[in-house]
Amino acid sequence: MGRTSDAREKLLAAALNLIWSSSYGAVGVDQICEVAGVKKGSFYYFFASKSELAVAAYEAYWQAKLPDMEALFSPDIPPLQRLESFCRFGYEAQRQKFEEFGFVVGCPYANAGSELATLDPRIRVKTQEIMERVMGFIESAIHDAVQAGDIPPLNPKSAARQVYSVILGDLLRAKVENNPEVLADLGTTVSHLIGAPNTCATA
Amino acid sequence: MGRTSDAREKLLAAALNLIWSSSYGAVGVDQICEVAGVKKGSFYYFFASKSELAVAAYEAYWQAKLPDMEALFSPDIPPLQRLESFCRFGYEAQRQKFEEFGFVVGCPYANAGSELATLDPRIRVKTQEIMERVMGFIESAIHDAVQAGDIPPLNPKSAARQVYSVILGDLLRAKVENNPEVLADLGTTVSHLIGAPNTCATA
DNA sequence: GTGATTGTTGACCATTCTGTCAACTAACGC
DNA sequence: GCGTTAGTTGACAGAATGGTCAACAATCAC
Repeated sequence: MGRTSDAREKLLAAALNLIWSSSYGAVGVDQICEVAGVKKGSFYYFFASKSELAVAAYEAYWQAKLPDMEALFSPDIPPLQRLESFCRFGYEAQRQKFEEFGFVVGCPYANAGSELATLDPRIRVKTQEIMERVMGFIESAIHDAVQAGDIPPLNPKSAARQVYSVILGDLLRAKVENNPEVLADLGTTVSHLIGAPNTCATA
Repeated sequence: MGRTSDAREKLLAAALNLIWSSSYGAVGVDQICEVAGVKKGSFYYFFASKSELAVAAYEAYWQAKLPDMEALFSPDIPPLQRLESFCRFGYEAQRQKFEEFGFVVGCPYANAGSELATLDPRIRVKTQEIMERVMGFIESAIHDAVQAGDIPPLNPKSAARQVYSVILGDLLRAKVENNPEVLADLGTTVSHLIGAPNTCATA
């Protein structure tokens, strides 16, 4: 077998956190290595390039957060409550990051997509993949809500896209205003959007 | 008086276009100068830093597009039609850029905000300013629509924020999927969101 | 122990980055 | 013409960039 190491995992974690609170372009390989406590030579032993590290880091982060997502969107929870909880979860997460850094950092995948979609095909495709997974969860909740008669019948896929767009947009506005409170009633907005009870188009 | 020059304007235009289709971090001062046909010495005669140039470039671009915005949101046009036209305008713009570059480039302000909100306070505030102006236009249309009885009564400011979020989110999704068609029925989504006739929460 | 495998190290390279500066030049008022 | 103001130029600096490599060290199977 040979020598073992957790350098790879440390690099993935360091890269995700640094890039998330800053940007891909502004974070250097040296900086990632320093935070990870790994020498640059080792970096290029595990990853062929900074870009490849980023792709792996996003995938690893998704895998790490997957249990949370599955808990939030568990079929045991009423569908509309799943969406509400997901929104609240995002809100809380941004508030926490805001406390930590003094900045609303937004969504790591959205940040990457926005910065790199035209520059790095692999990163673009990876963020696309992950966003589709998120929309899949949203879609399942909407589907179940329709099935349960909680909301009027609508196309779950198309509705999920709209819901996700509102979430992404609100996250971006919160980041640009550097104010997590922008996200405070995201859940209500989402409920309106899909026509949840006595909230149809009344802001 | 002394010598005159259009170097400043050329730099503003070159910077905006380069950064828009790429990213702030990935575009160098040398590159901007080359496209503008201006030597670097002149760059730093007009601008103290790359960051300052970016701020000026976004403001200049907004000012240049302001007539379009005023035409789109003219009080002479029925309020709901203003929103519809604005969405269509954005869709067409992205399609055009897609033809030109092979990429959905998204919104220049949103790109800047997403990449730089945590890194460059001045750029963050400038994008915030401009986004507020956009929301002002949207708000006026919604206000007039309510006044005209076209849509149910709602808070125009809060509704405008939601509408803008959907637009930003859709633009980001289009960029990440590199598919301008994501924006094809943005107008319909927006109409739904504000409760326009016979479209309440039916996707 | 031996050998193969896996991972570590730090010096090194070429390039690119933002930003600087002193010398130069064009246009204007007078 | 003369002085002043406004703008241009190209060479330069210092740091940071992503990436390379050959020598070294730890671990395992046998």
